[in-house]
Amino acid sequence: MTRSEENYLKAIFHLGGQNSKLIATNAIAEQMETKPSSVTDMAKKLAEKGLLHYKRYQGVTLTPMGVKTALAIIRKHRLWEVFLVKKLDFTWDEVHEVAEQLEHIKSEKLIDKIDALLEYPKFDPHGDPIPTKTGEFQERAKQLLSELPIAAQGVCVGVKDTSSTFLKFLDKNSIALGNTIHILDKEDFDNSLHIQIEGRELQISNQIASNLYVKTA
Amino acid sequence: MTRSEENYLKAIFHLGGQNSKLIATNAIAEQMETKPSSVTDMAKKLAEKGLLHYKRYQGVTLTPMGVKTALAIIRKHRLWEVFLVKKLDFTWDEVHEVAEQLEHIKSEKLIDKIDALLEYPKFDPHGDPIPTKTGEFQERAKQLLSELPIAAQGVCVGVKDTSSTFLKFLDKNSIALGNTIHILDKEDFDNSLHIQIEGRELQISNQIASNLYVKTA
DNA sequence: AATAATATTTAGACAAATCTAAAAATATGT
DNA sequence: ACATATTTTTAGATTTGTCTAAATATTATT
Repeated sequence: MTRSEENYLKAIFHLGGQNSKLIATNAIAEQMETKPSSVTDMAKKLAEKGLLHYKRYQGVTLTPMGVKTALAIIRKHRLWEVFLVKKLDFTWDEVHEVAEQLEHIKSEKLIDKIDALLEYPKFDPHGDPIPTKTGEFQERAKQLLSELPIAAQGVCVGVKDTSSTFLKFLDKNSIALGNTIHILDKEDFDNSLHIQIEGRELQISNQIASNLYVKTA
Repeated sequence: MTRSEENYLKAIFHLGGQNSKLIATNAIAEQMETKPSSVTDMAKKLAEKGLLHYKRYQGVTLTPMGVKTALAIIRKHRLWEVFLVKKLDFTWDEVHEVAEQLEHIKSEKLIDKIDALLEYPKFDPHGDPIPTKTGEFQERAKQLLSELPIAAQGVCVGVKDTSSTFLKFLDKNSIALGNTIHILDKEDFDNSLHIQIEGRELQISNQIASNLYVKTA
């Protein structure tokens, strides 16, 4: 498996190619910031290798083997993200770029040891699930903070908007994954929220609240 | 810098290209397990980039910039080796292959954090020095265990033979880097040694002793 | 110093991954 | 349903890093 092949499989998986849904050439090209013609070339190659089904002019779906391979890469990516945050004090918004490189390191022993060192985490710093070695994972039931009623509480598990701007805002306000958030009050006028987080009290806009995922107990 | 370019610079450095000694095309080809014609191509490219001096039919030496770049890669390689051994319980003979991949990860912050996590080690698990960020490093004064007189003692700092067979022998006999070795007796007949190491006593052949580097106090 | 042996370079080819521009298929709008 | 717009594919070119085989330079031998 080349690095490029791995990146294509990952992108197709993220576009939903695991459930026999046909993924369009253009969608893949956009996701990967490349040209549709390049996608066509790679689709033929990956079909040849039995990693996906390719129908001319129709699109692409992953085979079971393609799904398995994609999950292995996603597993590595997310484990490295946890490592960077937990062991090397990277902030939330810095990990992605480095993990994009580290996910391609080929060593089963290495990733297993990293997994053990981190004590087998189930979720990455963005709240996304980490597949097991055998490819199992469970999506966390999550809802937007803005959807919770007054007096409810939830654990911060992820973001909808993953832009660097937003992640930096969260860092600046010390809102981190795993934090418990209590909703103290809601403002009818602009739907802004009065919350309690890690002992502190904070006022946040509806725009913030509708980009933060929480898991309710 | 592509991965291939980095590998060429590293190989040339290891062949002595840092001290304006001309390194032959064939030597590089052998070190890298590639063909001389490929080396010629790459030499032209790296000369173009100002990383080495290339004289047709003569050979190649690194420029100051080439040396700096090579040292940065060697620094990364050796820090990753320490990480694998100290933090992930890799054995001595397993680290090289993985470090060959990890050394190409591009993130200054990552390698600085790894350096800090390991508490700024000066030597890698093979006893080779780790260059600082600014490219400084000091070769350790070392001698072969077989050269020490009776009653002398030294700290195990490296190996001459780096074959997997030899490294596995050391693991099996729990002879590890950093261990202090006392020479209790020498056998005139075959120059085998009676040593004390980490509390245990051991009989080792001259062939073993002449492939183990120690640093005397 | 001429010849043989070795080392190095050149020229041309190839595979991987990409691109552009043109052609072909599919989808859309009225 | 027909013309138009969009999507996708094809064909051919490009870049990077490699190779083989032939040509050229250097080194060693007698």
